[in-house]
Amino acid sequence: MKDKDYLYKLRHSAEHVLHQAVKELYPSIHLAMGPATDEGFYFDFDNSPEGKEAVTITDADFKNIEKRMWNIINKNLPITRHEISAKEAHKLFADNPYKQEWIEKAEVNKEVITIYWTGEPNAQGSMVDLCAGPHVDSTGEIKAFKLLSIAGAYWHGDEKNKMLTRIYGTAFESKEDLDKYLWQLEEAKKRDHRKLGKEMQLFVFSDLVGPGLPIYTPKGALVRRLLQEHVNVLQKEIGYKEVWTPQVTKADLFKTSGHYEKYKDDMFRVVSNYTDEEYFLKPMNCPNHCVLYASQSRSYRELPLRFSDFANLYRDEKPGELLGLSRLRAFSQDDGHCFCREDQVDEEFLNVAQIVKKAIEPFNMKYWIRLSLWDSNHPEKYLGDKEIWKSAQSKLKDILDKNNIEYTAVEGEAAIYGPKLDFIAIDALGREWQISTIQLDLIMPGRFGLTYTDQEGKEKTPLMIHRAILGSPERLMGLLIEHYAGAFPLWLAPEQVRIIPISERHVEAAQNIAKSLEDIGVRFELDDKALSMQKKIRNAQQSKVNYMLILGDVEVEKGEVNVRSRDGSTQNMSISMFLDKVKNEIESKK
RNA sequence: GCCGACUUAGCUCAGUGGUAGAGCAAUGCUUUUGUAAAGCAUGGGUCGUCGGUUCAAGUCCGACAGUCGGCUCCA
Repeated sequence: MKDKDYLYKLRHSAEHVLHQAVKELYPSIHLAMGPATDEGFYFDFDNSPEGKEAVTITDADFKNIEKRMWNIINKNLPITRHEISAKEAHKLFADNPYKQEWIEKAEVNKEVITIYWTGEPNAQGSMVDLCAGPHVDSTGEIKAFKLLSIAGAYWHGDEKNKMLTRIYGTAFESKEDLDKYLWQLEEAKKRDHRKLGKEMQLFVFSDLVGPGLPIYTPKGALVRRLLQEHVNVLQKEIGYKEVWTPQVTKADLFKTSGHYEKYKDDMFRVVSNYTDEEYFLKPMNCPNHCVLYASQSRSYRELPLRFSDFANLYRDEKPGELLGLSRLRAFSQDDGHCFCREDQVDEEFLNVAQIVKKAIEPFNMKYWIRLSLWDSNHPEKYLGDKEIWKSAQSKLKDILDKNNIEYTAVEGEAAIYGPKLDFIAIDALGREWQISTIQLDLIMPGRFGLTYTDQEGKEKTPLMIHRAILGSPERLMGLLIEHYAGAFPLWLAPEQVRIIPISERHVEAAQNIAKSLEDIGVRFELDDKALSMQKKIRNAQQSKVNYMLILGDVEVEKGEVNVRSRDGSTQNMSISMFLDKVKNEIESKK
């Protein structure tokens, strides 16, 4: 087993083989750049260089490109590193504007310019690229690779630049490793919440309603509500009181908060028949909560003042940014805001962090904490005074250090109004999702002129903490569908139990059991359709119901039920025993 | 929004210019069943929308909408 660096080199070399093959097949294109990544490699090229006819490459061409790549690999060409001067480099890549740009940058930074030859330098069938390396020694070391997808990508990732074509692929040391990776991709696809959500009848999208605007079925609405309640119970413990705020507000509100200037184009504008005044659907709750705070004069004794709000939010996301339940135009948050004195910030942060921990626990997901700081090279991107930012950031660090909370500080991830703590959850497939966030706001209370009277009778500006415990219930539902592959734990399952009478003469007993389940609030369905028992079991299994209660002559006679779990195991027990078992399991949220 | 692909029955999909198909689901009848699919029958589609080419369009061309893979963005 070779190390991770070797795999990286291998992928980097595979990427060189890819662009050699593409250049051989389509000589008119310009090669831009391409790195190895944690998953494989990609490579960007300009398929419509100025003055040349555009070529179209689609995934249907992958077979042909892969064939050409194998050709290059089978020749086992040596890959060699050479240092050259900037002048030589300019000459060597004279026709390629993208390479010229790299060379100029290297010149400015006084970097050594290196090139890699695949094959003997300057020989027929060889390829040269401007590249920092490193690479494996020869193309023959690439034993397994596959091209995966094709997409557009902006040069330097900037949407003002030209759109290039990007080919994604991956390479491994062996065919077995590659197959394993491809299998994992398939698994992830099977868990896709858009597919499962439809199959499990949790939500639907409609052309008539619009993109990013889901309709939740009774089952989906139930899961959404259960997640809200899960959070609500916990946040009440730390003093958050639920409020309700309007979905539409005047533009003035967002002008005051500062959102208008930055997010005007990402908000839904509402037209009124009776006034020319601008209105917007609200994209966040904080300005409303500031207004609520300002509705009375506040004493230092009242603080901290904590509001929570599950209100619907609307954001006019660009069509291409929408993604199942992960990115919506209509969604909600388990949002909350705390107005407090400076000496209360530590405790408030810690309280919320505690609740976040408790809220994530039942999902069996690991997570890490990101301290999101401003971009110290570009402090002008953020609102407010530099000194206040610096002291706020070190204050957050202090809180974490003092309480031995592990975190990773990341620059440039702060909100425009202040630094924050983000909780990044890791799902069953090892993928990371930002869910919770606790943010310190240095700006908004001042903009709304919020004050409180302190002990000496002086007016002071409170601090504001924005927080979301699990983020958005809708987004979380999508995440959890994938995390559990649709098989929800009992407390979250829309259908916890299905009762399956074997034949018609067992239906009456089934109805009695149904009544007992109803009495203790278990969510069940009774399948009294005239189908074979095997078929009913199959249907229930596919609906991922947690427990099936199968009733035949034996059970009815003994007053028992046959309990079939989702994993296929079965066990006979008395009805009251089953009720206890289910009650305990729901309460423990296991 | 940008680059590319896709859109046929409730779902999954076949159909390469000549009268729209399958499986599952649904409905009806028969069967009354022991741990993942009983049998037979029936209904269901202006082939995403609009326009064009053609004697003839699900099929070819264009526009628009939506979905998917990415890019950009995410208060």
